[in-house]
Amino acid sequence: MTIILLSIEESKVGHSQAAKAESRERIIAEAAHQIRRDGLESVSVGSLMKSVGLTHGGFYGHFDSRSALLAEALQRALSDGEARAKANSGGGRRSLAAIARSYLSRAHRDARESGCAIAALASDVGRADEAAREVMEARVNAFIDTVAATMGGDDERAMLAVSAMVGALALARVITNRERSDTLLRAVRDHLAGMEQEAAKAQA
Amino acid sequence: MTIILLSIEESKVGHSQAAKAESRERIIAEAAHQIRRDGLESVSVGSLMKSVGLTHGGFYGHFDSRSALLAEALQRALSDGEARAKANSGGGRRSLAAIARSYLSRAHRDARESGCAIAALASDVGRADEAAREVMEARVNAFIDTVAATMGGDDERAMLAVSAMVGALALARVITNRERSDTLLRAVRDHLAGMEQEAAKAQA
DNA sequence: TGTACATCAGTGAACGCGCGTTCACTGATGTAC
DNA sequence: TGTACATCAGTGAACGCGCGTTCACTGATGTAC
Repeated sequence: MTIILLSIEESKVGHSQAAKAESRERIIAEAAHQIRRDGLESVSVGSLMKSVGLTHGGFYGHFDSRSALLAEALQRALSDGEARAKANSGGGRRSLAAIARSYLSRAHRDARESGCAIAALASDVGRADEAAREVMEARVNAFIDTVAATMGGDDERAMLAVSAMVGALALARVITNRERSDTLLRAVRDHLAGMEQEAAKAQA
Repeated sequence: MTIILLSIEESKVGHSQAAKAESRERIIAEAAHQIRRDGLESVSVGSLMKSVGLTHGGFYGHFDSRSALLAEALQRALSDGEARAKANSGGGRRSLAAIARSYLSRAHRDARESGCAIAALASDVGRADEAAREVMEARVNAFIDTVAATMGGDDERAMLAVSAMVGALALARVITNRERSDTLLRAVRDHLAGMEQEAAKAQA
């Protein structure tokens, strides 16, 4: 499924093969943003193609159906979020405190469309078909593993931390009172940092 | 906004005033279930009225618009969940461990339509209009208060606990592997119980 | 290198469908006498 | 208590609209010579 984009810069806005690959890429990227901003069901073929600068008819040259695109967009949204997290870590393994600091930042709360798809779509995917749930499940497990690695492999403690981060981010987006929302983020951030220290003590 | 239902038992399936109040009640109750099962946007006027045993045209005798009904259904879904939690507590104040035991039960995970609307709809409401977010916000704050009361009024610790419970329930519904989902619920439940004991120690 | 042709990415009209909403109507309810 | 009439909860046809999808077409791209 890897798509190699050759010399996109050189491709004109026309009908070349490179342009097609680029179009497909932009459709998926745009859809991955839209589902995080407005939900899985918010994507319509017409408006999606328009926002990519194309007309609706061309959509079916790229995807079999709207729901096939949605499946790819969900995958993309999830790996976007993961890529973003990895970029924040600068490559090395981070502490839970560092993970929580960026995950539970105001910037992340206010950037649904480019942030973690788990928090943005957990409720939605919880009621989606099995295929969609499996896709997100894999990312949830990966997230738990990453967090567990910061706490000596304590999987169950990591489950608490991940649940708290996902829940707090989702709730922070519900709360209209900004101060209250900020407080929620900070409280969960601080308590997770404390928990990490306890885990370190318990191990020593 | 209180509706007094007089002698519903006596009302025939007809056109009486009592029957109208009963119809309205059933529409809201059914919508409150549907939004938790299938999301805020899943409710259509036609299918909703059909599932209540009426025809679509009658809907507008009860509500100004679909979105007005949705607003009431969200309120109802949220208070349903709260009422259910209160019923579980048997009236008295419960420990956090007891709250977590029922909130993070497999039964609750598997009963989206009658369970906590916060977990069922957090992602959805996070992207909804301000009115909807305010409605859920009030319930989130009430939940935090209830949990804080079990831990000597420690609001911030309660924020962690509530975030973890809401997140864990939403994630448990995403995870298709039942054992893994059960483990997640149990892990978060156990760690919250442990946290409560620490809070008690810290206070003593 | 230049020309002729096949390919195919993207266009836009058209489709059938389900949606939210309106409205003239029906007939049971409830009231006035 | 019984009758005549007004009310109004619920019906179902009809509406305009946006949706996902199809398809004949266009014209730039890429290839064969």
